[in-house]
Amino acid sequence: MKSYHHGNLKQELIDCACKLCERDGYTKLSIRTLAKESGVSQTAPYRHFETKEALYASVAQDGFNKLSKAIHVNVDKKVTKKQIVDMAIKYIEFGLKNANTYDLMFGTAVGNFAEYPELLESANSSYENFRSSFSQLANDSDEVIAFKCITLWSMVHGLVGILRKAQVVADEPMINLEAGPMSSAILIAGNLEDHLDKVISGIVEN
Amino acid sequence: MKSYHHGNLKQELIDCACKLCERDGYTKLSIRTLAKESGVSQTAPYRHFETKEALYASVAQDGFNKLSKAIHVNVDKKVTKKQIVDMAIKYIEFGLKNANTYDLMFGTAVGNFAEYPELLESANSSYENFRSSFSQLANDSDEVIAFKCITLWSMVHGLVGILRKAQVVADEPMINLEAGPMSSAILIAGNLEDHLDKVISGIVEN
DNA sequence: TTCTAATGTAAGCAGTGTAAACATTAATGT
DNA sequence: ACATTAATGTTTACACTGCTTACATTAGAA
Repeated sequence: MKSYHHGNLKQELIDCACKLCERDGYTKLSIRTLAKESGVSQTAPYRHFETKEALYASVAQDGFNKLSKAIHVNVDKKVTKKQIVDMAIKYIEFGLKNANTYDLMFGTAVGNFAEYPELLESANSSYENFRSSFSQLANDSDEVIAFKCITLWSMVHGLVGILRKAQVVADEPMINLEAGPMSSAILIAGNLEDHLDKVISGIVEN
Repeated sequence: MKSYHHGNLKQELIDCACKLCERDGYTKLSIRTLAKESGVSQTAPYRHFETKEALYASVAQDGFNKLSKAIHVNVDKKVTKKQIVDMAIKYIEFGLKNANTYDLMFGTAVGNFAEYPELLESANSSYENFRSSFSQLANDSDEVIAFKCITLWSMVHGLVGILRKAQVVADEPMINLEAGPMSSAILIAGNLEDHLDKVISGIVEN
């Protein structure tokens, strides 16, 4: 016996949307199927999300929260360079393992984060995690640290994009990748560690 | 007096699609409006593009060709580091000035480049331009060069993504940006040059 | 000149985002 | 305890989409 009111529809919609977006890509997601999945009429979701973009924003926000967790590092003691390298690797793994969600977070699906304050906060918080850890390594002004940090973050962010395409773009992949995204992430990580170490050293020391 | 056959429909569709994609983003593009724009029935485009994705592939290909031109460098003499830095800056400017097209090229709109051989070739050719110029700077094995090159390309690719979001993500933008994407590109370029120089040095010399 | 392949059209299907009007219920103020 | 209101659900409908199928026209090869 189910009641007229669902009780927890919003969260269920988000959870379901997260799964479907990651499985099929956000372009394949339709509000109607989402509603059907939750056993609710096709316009019910509009009581919780004004537009489809707003739903995307929630999924993206969830993605940033998961990213924050994935790259989290204990800050009891002073952060070591190895920890930063680990962070970078974790970041890249996250991007490759959750490719579709990652797209939602950094693509154009959500045009303007400022329209979704909660998303904005989660996104900034992810970056802030990265920045505050990184800042313990370098001995610079906040400005310089911000710039170095962006350089580093850009690199790992870019690596995610390039490595993903690399599996697809080239006949002979540019890096020796295995078939699936997960296995390749592991394979890459093995090679990446040295390189990230070098590049991070370069960024920190300059 | 217009004839039954258009004569040059395919190219006109591509040109028009390029404009509309860049202006409104590829998600806003519909085959029907595209057909209307070319004064042709709504199903005519399907004689030239099996699916919408195939049309996207053509737009993306055009994007890669334009990118190749944008970052092109004269190779009469040995390439200098400054030229590589310039390349990186040109790349970033391209990504910021043509944000929507860039999305089409590196996002998920075209799932598998291998299904569109011409796109694949243009994409690989863009990368190859980058790689062959870069390779003249370092004195390494092909393998090492490939890896360094990916590191550098990833960084500029990542910078494009991050800088674009930076305009949108932060209340206080992470970098001091002006309003429009073009002006910010110029502003960033001024600051970026030094940093790219350092980072590129770091990559080359390690 | 005839035949065929390329290229166009018309009509229609199944699916989409979302708006508007209405139904039910939970929460709230007296 | 009860009336009122706000939140949350449903029904119906509109304009639009990608794409299929069946048919029309025409350019170019045999």
